Amino acid sequence: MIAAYILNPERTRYGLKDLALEFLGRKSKTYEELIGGKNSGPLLEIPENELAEYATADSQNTFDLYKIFEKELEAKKQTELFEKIEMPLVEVLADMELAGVKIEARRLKKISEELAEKLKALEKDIFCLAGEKFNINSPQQLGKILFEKLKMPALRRTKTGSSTGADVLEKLASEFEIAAKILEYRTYSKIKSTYTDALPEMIDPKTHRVHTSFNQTVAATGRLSSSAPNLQNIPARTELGQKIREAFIAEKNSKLIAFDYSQIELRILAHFSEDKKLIEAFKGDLDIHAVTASQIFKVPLEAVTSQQRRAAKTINFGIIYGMGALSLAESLKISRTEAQEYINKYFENYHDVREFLNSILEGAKEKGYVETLYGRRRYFPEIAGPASRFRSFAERAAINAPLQGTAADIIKLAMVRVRGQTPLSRRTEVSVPKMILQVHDELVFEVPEEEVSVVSKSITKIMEEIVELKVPLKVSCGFGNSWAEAG
DNA sequence: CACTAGTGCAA
DNA sequence: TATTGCACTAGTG
Repeated sequence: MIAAYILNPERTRYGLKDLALEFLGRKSKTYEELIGGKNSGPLLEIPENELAEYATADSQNTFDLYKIFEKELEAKKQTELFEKIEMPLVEVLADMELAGVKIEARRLKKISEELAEKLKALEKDIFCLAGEKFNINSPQQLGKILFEKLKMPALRRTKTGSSTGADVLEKLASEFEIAAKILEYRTYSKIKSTYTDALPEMIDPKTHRVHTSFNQTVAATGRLSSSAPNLQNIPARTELGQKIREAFIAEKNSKLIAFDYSQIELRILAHFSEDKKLIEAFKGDLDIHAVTASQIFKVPLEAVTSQQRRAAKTINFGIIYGMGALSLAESLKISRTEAQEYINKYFENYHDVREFLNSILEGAKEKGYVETLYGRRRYFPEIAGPASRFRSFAERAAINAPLQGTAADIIKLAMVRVRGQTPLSRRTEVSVPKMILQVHDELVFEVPEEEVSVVSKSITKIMEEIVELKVPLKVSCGFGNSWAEAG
């Protein structure tokens, strides 16, 4: 499974099982029927006389695949990634899933009740402004009210009608009270349905904790993903979000410690591009967004305003995503011309970044793939094709993949290193800090409170020294009784 | 029940 | 026409 993922991390075009079959040269039916396709239930439901057959087929197929993948991995220089990162990570993830995270259900339920009241009041206001009752959660019904009945201007279309997305409603909010109310309604409704209502339901009655799945073979860039429940998208930015995170707590006499790679993708950009100015900024441990702002706006570092810094921050992130002038203009609420000027100034200053991005695209067109620091590949067959829409999309993803993917490589390696090479049999003899969550550039641990200081130092060191780049890696950490305090 | 569309949360 | 994910609700078949 993991070898198949490394050899072809695209999830959108075809499933891993089909890919495995392709390598195996067997018909889908045989494999699906024997080791379980869509209709495969729990092992116990398989008739006893067939169990041996299933087990044999599964083992045989796995072994056959291994022999094929071994050569394939070697040919594509993926052996180190496979053996040093992804395979050892399997156990780390298993431990994390089994450990789970403690959640204070009562706290979430209380928030839920408060939200229910706010929603009720907002619903009343919205119906009053609309002049009728309807389902606010239905974009279709809402669109009819806003854009047909109330004749508000439709600013964006979807496949099926007029968009009621937050970006549209924000533009209408100052003129139309109902738009502002709906935005507020959506915020609360989202938090209530996805977090305060759903999470308490997911608490395992046996462990009294929530056990997510960390999916290792899903993301095309090499990142992990999390599901059932997704613990990688717990609110963080708003005050209400912090309240949700206050419900993620440590056991009695323990604390949560959160370790966060600071600006890891921009540091990787600095490393790959070897841009002198970017490297200097990170070597000096400067505020990278402020530095970028001072360069773009040609003001001294100390004179950068918060607005300028915010704009520079958007540009810095935009670069990582291959953003164009139009979307920069949109998110900064400035003209396209002005946005283009910012981008031009950015590249005038970070000259080597432009060269690097161009070289990524050249390489992708020539070889058909891009690579991370550890050689993880992502293929872009459409990048040399004629369809400009697909090509542009591929170009942006090709710029992003080495940066996002290298960050994934690095944190995965750090996770393996933290876990150490302890054999399973010695697991209970050795004190290993309990890793409970990974959120792309962040690791969360639960440790006895007397160990907080020691563990903070040792894990920060491991994470910062896991690889030596042309710029230092910086890790910030915090601890507390809840994820809100630690983060 | 399976699936899609729209929407919105995270890094 | 800014990357990568997952989940919720509505709506369709």
